[in-house]
Amino acid sequence: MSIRLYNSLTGQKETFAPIEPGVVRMYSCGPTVYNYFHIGNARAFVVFDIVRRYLRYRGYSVKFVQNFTDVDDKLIKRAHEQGTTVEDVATSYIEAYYDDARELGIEPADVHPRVTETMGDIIEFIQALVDSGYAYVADGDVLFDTPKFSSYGKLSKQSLNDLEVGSRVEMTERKRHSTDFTLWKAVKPGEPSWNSPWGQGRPGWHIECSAMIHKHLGDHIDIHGGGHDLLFPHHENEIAQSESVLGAPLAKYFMHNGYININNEKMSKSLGNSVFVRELAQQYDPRALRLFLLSAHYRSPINYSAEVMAQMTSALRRLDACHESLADRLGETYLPEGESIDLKAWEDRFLEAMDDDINTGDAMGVVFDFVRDANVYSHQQEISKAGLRSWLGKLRDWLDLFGLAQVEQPLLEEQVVRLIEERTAARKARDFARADAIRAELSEMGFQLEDTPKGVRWWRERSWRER
RNA sequence: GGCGCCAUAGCCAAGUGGUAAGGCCAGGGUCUGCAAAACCCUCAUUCCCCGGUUCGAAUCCGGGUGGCGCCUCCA
Repeated sequence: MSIRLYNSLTGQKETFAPIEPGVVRMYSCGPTVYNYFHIGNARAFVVFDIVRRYLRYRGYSVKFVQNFTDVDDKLIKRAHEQGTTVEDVATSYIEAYYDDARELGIEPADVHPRVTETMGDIIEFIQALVDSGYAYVADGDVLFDTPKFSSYGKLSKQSLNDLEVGSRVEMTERKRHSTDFTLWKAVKPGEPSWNSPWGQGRPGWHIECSAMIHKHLGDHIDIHGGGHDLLFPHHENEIAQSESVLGAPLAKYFMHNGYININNEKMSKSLGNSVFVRELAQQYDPRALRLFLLSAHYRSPINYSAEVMAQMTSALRRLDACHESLADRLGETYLPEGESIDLKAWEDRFLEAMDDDINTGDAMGVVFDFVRDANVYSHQQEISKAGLRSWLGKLRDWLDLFGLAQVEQPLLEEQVVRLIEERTAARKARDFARADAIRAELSEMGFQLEDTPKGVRWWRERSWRER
């Protein structure tokens, strides 16, 4: 069995074969750190986090790089608004990125380069483009000369002419061609700038990715990812920059995740309907968002709504409950050691789903089928420790892969512990009115209780991390 | 104008030629002090519409209809 991935470059699913056997080099476009990230950003991060985890799960050694764009117009604007520096804005939102990403189970990349740390490489890259005649200098700006790159448009499958006709970009006097794009921007008053052979200025948006990939991953990488909206012009321009000067194809596979809508509307600043991961974690377990993002295929557009989040919260609880039941029974003292159970057929089904272009929706179907059988097993009388370990181990493997494993719960507040104890005592005394009143009170506080033969079990719907 | 995507139950969603996975919700049952959880049963003769190909189509082809994305900063 081998992994098949949909390649935006060819518009087809292709058998995945990395350039160097066993090793995968991948890059995905990270956030511009001028704000907290919203659930649309989260989708891209989660999708490529899963791609990376799955490749590792399948035995590849993966080097993954994701950038932080820490200088650009939006950051400059933000810094002015807040009366602070671009650097401070960037630093604080990078910190926020790591916090929110951790909540969502997104692992840090192997390298998270910042534009400001890559300036020398960016300037060298631009210089190479100028030297080889693919870029031209105009009044302190440096622009990429798109017609010079003969395969321009190969990713978006647009001809230069089509792009020209449909272009809504105003032709500026500096541009020779409307599709030409900026590699280096001459400084304007009040903006951060760096010294370069073309004067003070800062890099254009696209060049950072080309330079970072070249610096951290080499001339030809395996997978390049990002949101579908980055396909054009961003990735198209990266291809032009990198391939014109380096020769080698930038990436063997381009992967693009679909968009996310909010209540069937596009999420946008003008509609004011952006949902930030930070806010959402107040209301739901962040893993419910992750589950939502994995419930559909990564290329499909998905719609966020309170209803769907409620569904995901229930589904997540089902996964957790299964895990808890298995773990609880494993803790029983008098179970026989027994023999392990062969679950290869389950693993095969799971791999088959995931191998098919990371079909997480299909794979979740397998997981829930598995959960049903695991529940049946864990509720039987005649079970063994080894058997429980088999089911539990497999479930853990999958939940870890999906980044949905339950995070360790911090100790309960004293007040909650007391209430739970009080309720247990009331139940023992058969004062059920009192017991039910306490249960309702705890429910108000966000704690759901379940009475099991082995005592009370509780869980929370919301994230309990202090913010 | 160019390039591209989507349409499966109340909601979400997998399924690209062999007779509709899974989750949520809902109803019935077992269990429970009651709940919850768990399990069992029920819940699309049908996949936007119309043609066509085929022994056979949700799946392929043609034509509609409806929705969406990119071509401008954007995940």
